[in-house]
Amino acid sequence: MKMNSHITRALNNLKKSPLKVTIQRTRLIEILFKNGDHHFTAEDVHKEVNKNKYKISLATIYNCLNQFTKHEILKSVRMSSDKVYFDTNTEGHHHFFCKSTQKLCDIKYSDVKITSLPKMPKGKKLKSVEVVVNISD
Amino acid sequence: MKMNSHITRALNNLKKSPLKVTIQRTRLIEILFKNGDHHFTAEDVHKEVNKNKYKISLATIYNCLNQFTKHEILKSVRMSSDKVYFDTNTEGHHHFFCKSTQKLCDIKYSDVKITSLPKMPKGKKLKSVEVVVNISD
DNA sequence: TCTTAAATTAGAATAATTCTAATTTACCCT
DNA sequence: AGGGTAAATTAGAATTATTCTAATTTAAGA
Repeated sequence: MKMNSHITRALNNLKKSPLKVTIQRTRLIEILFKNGDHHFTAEDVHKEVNKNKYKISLATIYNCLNQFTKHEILKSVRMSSDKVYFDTNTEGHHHFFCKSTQKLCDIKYSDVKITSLPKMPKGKKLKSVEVVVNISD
Repeated sequence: MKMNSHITRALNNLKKSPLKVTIQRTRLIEILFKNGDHHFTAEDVHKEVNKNKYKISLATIYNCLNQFTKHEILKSVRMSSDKVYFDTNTEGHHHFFCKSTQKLCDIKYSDVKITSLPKMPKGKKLKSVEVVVNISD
């Protein structure tokens, strides 16, 4: 397994965290960080890991990814997923989302001003911009 | 069932759409648009509907909400849900999300400038602001 | 080395949603 | 108005992503 700075940094973060350094965690970090920044689901990781001869169970992958996220070795984004909220307001608008109450609340487009956006990846067209302002009690 | 302008407008949208006007769809619109309670999940609607004596099956509620969304009688937001993408980039950042490929791509914080936000609902603290730029081929 | 809390695991459980296939219904066409 | 047909409804099964359970194993400090 070829080392690189992303891997060593992540392994270091693991050592500094209160998490135990197990072979599963070490191998996961080696795989996840071996080629720069990228995004993946737990299922993606499970497929990738189990191409190799040392298998890691799906439950462990979930546990590790969640622990890594809690200890800031990874970040997680929830998106395009399965829990859907419907909204009788069909105007374009943004949302407050309260983590404590799990409730949504509308923000009018005109209440948010975005004055710069990056250029689109080539060949892609802009569809919409969604702003979620996460709040809590 | 008391009428109001939201209900009549939504019923009108239903009539103008290619969707058939069934009693289930009519009743759903009457319930969804009768008050300012704007966000709900399919399960919320199912509970609300089946307090009454005319039941509507959960499958129909899902079908109708999805059809309504497709025909712009409702809007839907996917959020705080169950499909999680992990990211080896632990810096704060925003995302491109490509609807065609279902792939994520990072946007640096510094590439997005937000110059105004609404004031927080009272008693709530700002946690974070997430911008998703939806794109497609 | 011993101890023990933490980690791993297979498989069951859960939750949100979609699919299936049988039945019923809306509404266009005479 | 009646008939045909594509669309809609339904119960229940299937699917998907994830978490839980409970038994076993392991890391790492005393």
